[in-house]
Amino acid sequence: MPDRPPTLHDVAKHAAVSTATVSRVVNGGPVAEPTARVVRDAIRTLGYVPNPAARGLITGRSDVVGVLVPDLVGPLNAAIARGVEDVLEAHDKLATIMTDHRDEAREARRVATLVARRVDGLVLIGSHLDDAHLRDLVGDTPVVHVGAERPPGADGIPEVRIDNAAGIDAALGHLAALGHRDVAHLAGPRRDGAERRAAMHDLAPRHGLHLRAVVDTDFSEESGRAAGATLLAEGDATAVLCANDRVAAGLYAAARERGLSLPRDLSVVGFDDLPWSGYLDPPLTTVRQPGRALGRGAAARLFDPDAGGELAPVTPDLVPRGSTAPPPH
Amino acid sequence: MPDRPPTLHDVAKHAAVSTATVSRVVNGGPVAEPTARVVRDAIRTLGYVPNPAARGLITGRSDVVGVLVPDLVGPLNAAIARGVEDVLEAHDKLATIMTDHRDEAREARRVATLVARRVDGLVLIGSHLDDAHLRDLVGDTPVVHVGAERPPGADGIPEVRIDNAAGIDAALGHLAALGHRDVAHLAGPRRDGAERRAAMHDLAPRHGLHLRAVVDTDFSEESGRAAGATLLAEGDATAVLCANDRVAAGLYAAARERGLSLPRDLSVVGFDDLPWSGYLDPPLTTVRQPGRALGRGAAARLFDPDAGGELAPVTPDLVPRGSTAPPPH
DNA sequence: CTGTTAGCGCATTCAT
DNA sequence: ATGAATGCGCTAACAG
Repeated sequence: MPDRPPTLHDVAKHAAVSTATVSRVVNGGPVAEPTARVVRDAIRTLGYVPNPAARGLITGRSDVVGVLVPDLVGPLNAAIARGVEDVLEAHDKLATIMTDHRDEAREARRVATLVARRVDGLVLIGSHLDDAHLRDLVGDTPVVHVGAERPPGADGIPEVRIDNAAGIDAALGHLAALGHRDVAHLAGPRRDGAERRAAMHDLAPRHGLHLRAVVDTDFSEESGRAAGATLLAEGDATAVLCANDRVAAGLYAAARERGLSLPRDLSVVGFDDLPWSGYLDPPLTTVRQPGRALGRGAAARLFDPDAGGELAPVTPDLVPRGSTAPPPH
Repeated sequence: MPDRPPTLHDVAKHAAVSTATVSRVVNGGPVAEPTARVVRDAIRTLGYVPNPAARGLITGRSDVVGVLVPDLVGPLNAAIARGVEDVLEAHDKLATIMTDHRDEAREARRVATLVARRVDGLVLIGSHLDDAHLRDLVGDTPVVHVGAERPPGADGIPEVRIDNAAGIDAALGHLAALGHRDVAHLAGPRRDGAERRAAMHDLAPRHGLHLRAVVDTDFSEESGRAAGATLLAEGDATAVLCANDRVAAGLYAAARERGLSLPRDLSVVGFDDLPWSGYLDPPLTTVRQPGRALGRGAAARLFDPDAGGELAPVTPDLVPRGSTAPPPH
């Protein structure tokens, strides 16, 4: 067993050709078919497999791309990571995943580690790093952001996001079709929260809907409960569009405390479609974040040498469930 | 920008020493302190960072360990992966994560890919591969199983599992303390299911509990609902211990359909503690799977050259919440 | 189409 | 304690 794995050289000897020829059949260079056959046989019988370190040393590539994820427990991030892996697999590359970079310093350190490893590309999920710093760290390694938390980079680092306005639009259309006229919004923080809120203001009128109230949350369930209580005290909306599903769950609690029956007394729409959203009582109508598609899009940009800048946002879709119904009366 | 990254040689020149000396300060060889200082300065000013490919070519290591996960969306697997990463980070190694090996063939292919990359170790989560095949694939690369689905390997591949019996024991103790006497079990498939079921039979008597019924599920919510309906039709247990939380959610539905009020009419205990288990109505009392600890334990074995064979199982703990209460009357 | 020649960047003898 | 030399396994010119 301790016999060192076979090398290119071994194969060459076994096949009675030069190492260059073996290298060519391995990497698809110009080789006469009969020769190639012999070499392939030798490869098979010896069980030869290329040494990636040696190859990387000379090519400068590693066929590995680094993926930075805030955490894998959040199902959306996991889905994104999965989408990235889909594309990598198709390109015969491997994903090196690092998690839990809560602050900019940690994240910068991890990016540096990955770059030192000569990764072929970097996918940054929910990154805090601003573009200038990032550019500095990565040199000319291809990078792409997905769902970044950082300030909208004016710089040239490509970024994949979902089209929040399209999601809100779908939700509003659904509500309007049910006959609602008065809606409210439990808004969220940061870019996604801001975009969804702006879309509410812009798009509600186009669906013939009045936006009666907007209350802030921090995306947490508890803040959703509190904001929900505030909202329900005013009570002139028949439907509430929540910044995300966790907030919607909080609103459920607030509604319950108030003795409201969902969806009879109030329609609720979420955003994200978490794994448990369909298990709520009533099952939550929500806008689904296409995590895997996001990941796919991001990874694709790494290879695709086309444009930089903003990439086509991914469109989320509405998942109608039991928390929406025609308004009372 | 296109100036190739600095090499050992560059540093040596800059510090006016030999490459061997630089290598020694980088890797902690015997170097006089004054010399070391000069070299470290040169390293810093040049921004030198070792080329892992070159290093790996010589040492035969890659400082990367491969992690195979069925999927990252399942929170337990994500937690395990996280635990693995904890340990790797402490050892300055990177994790290469691959997901979605649904069948043995796919999985074997991925193991082969990773081994070809000369990973320093392999963590297999929920693997289907039997030990013999695996040994053959990995040669002498260290491997460890976590929560394997495969038949209990008689071979020498170490494995980390949770102590299912301990989890069941904790749940039974909780129920007994509440005053229950008659319990039922919604059982699950495979090793974990079997172990939990066996523990129910073995341990219930020791807590003075009668195991009145056991109905099978496939770990899914839907099967939990169906099995739950069957169970409730007999109706002589005041508490049900479920094979996992998804099944418990199904049981909630069945109980609701039957007009039962939880936990007044029936106590329910789950297993896993999924992220949403605390959000169910009522919040589910459950046995928490210590995913991160599992991952840590597994990764630790990779380095620790100690024993092979079975490893100390990780003990899960009970999370008491709102779905358990004293029995009716 | 195929073989020869050089290194890629580094760790490691073996000297000194 | 340090330096000079050697090769890890492979690909990329360049010849033939």
